[in-house]
Amino acid sequence: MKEDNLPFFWPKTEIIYQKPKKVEKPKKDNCDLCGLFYGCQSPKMHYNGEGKKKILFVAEANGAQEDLQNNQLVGEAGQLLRMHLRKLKFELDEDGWKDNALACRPENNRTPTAREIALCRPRLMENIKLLKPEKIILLGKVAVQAVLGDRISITSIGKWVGQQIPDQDLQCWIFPTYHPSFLLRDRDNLVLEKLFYSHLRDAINWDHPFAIEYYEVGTRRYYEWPNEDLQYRLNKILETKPTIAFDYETTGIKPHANGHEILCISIADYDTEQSIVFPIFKDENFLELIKKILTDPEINKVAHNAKFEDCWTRFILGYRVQGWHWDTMLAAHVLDNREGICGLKFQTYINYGVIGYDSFIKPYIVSKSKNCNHFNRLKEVPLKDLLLYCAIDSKYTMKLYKRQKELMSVRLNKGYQLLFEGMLEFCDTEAIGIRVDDEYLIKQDKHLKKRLDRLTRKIEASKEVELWDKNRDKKFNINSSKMLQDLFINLLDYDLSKKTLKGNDSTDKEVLASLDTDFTRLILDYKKLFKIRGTYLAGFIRENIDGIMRPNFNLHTTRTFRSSSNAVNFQNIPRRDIEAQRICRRSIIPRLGRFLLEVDYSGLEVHIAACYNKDPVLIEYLEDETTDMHRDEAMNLFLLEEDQVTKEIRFVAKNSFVFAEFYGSYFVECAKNLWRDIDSLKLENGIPLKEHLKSNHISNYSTFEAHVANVEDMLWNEKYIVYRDWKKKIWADYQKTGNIKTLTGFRCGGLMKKNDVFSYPIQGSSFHCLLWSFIQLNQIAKKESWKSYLIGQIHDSIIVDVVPDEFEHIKKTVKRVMCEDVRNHWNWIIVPLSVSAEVTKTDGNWYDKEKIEI
DNA sequence: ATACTGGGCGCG
DNA sequence: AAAGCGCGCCCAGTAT
Repeated sequence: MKEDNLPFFWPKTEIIYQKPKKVEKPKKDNCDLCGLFYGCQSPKMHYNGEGKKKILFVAEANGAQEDLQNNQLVGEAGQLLRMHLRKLKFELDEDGWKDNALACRPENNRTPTAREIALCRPRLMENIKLLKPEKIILLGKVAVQAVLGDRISITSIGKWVGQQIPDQDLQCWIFPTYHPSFLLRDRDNLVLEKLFYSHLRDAINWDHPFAIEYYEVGTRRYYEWPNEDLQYRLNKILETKPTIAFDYETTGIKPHANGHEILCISIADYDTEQSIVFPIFKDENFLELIKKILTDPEINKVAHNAKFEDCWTRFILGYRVQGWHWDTMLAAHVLDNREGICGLKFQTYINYGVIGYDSFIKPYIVSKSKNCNHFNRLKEVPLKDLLLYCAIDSKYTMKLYKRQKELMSVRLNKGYQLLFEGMLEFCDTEAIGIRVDDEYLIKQDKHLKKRLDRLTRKIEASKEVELWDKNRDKKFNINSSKMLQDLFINLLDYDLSKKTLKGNDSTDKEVLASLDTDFTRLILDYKKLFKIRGTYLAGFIRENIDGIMRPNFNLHTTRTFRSSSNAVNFQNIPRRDIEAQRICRRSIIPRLGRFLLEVDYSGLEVHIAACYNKDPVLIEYLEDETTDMHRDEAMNLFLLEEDQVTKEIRFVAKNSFVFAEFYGSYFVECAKNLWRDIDSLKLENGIPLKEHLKSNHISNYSTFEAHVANVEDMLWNEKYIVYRDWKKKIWADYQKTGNIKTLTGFRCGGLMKKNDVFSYPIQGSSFHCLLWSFIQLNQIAKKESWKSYLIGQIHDSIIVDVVPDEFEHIKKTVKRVMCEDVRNHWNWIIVPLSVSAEVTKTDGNWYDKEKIEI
């Protein structure tokens, strides 16, 4: 009997968790390599504290006070920490130990570099080994990097804080939280303080026993077929119909290109949480058995990202999975909407302390190309390793599933179920894909290359670049914003009006447009075409296979519980710029003999906002079709009579004032944008809008800004008072509870700014109206065997590839579902919803389209 | 080579 | 005091 075929309860007494540990002995020269100890008063500080309660605190590095007193956490931040700990009857120096990521103080308290952290890590690890703490509390990102950074990449602290991790390598519990100095920088942030305190409290009071993960025990690997034991186990599944978690290893991300394969399958058992794993044997009987399992609706299936397994089953095995039951990735997202937490590796680490079991796979998963259709190198992995890896994945998927079922409240489960159903319908959408005109794409790509070359030559011949060449060594690169910055500020002596997020001078579209020279116009032209070619055309060409591209539609990525789309992103194809729209959207075409239909909800977010705030003025606007909230604000802003408000003027008022204000902007920002937007606008009678304002005593920007301030004041303090009070209330709620709950069953947590708190629920719930409708329509389409396809979704719109015969029926159904059924389903929708529609010509393209009545 | 950040820009 | 939200993807530049 080969070792791998031992019965899975075979008494393996050894601890099987034996991922080879890097033994990092502190090298003598690490301190010399770092050199920080030269520059401080208390170099190479020893850990301190009595550690009576066996808790080790790891902070970043010593500050001025610490360096002076040769003791950790004695400065202002340390005092804040002590204050909170005292509330928990915990004395830092007596009950805990203290250490830092760095033993020496960096000059001026600057943030330690990754290199310094790495050099000092062996020292810290040595201390952990020596002290054998039961718990480690990590204060801030640098501490997390120091303790976890060599095993997992730490990009932000946000997703780590508040986790309670039974770290298997260190054999102790790890509790990351913020650094107290982060609280000092934002003293009025009540939520931050509450979170910090609750993290400390939970860590100090934590009394769960530390469970060792023996993740290889019981894993059953099969290398050959036929195999009696495997046959027996698969048949047992068919007989007893348990809930299973399954996982594939495959040759790539998308299965559609020729030659892709599913390499192996693992199936985890509900009761034992153990896995069986085996390659896809090329044998009829085997394949039949697998098919029976995967298509049995009574066998509940769990997966981490079910969309992936569903997609590969369709395309490689040729049938549909029946009995989808749970998606641990979606559930992880619903339970915690912070960014980047729902991957299986992260979940496995924070829940079970197991980390790095994918390390020997990683080099083989790397694909040189961004193309999702390309092949990875998993076929080169020794089968033994690949099978083990696959088995561990499904095992932890099962464990996660069971834990999530316990954590999921009734309320959150409603939200989860919506996403789960949506995900299942998106499986169809992604399988169908979107038809593109590949020939056109290649032609346009060449054409754009020529245009870009011409523009490049013109730009290079300009006096501006001549000046650059005289003063700088490096060749001028139009795509380098740093070089543009340098050119404009240092060589051309311009004063750029706008700063980037990090406080540098911005050279974005708005700034360049305001400079308005021949040179900046060329640059803008170039940038636009470059984007069209590099992002859109290139993406469509790269991702399409035989004229079909299959964007992903995801429900696990966003803070707001909206969807996202990638590979390629179907949700940001140019529309506002007419030339960009034409070039890009001409490539998107219906199937033969069909046309595209796009149905949008009209002003959905405003309607959903009204459902939240129940502002009577807003509701009245939305109920009474003879009124128009944007027109009224245009009248206020530009001192116009009702019949003087043109479509363009209304558009500007809507986008640069009403929406901006609703999302939390304020009059200065609005006034600036409005002043820019109305520059070329005229009244019906040809009088420029700015002339009209002038004759009403608004002759320059500063009087206009003061006027907008007045209109803003009226907007919030006279008109939408209830809306204003709702904003106050929801902010107060968030400060009290640390999260906000949406009408569609979701909970948004984590650190949020004021404006986040208002917009997340509105944005999310708006999309959920669309998602609910999408689910119904796709289910109806399947039930009624439509030949037309739902091919995509853009937040508040649905795109259908329509067979002309079915058009009338589809129109009626879509309108009924989107406007009526959804209101019957959710009685919190207290305002009427309406839709508008556009169609392309039969065998036309997504650029040539016209509005229709629906 | 690879990973990450910053700036920029497309959409709702 | 702070002042619009949410995404994904492109390139340049830097660190490792």
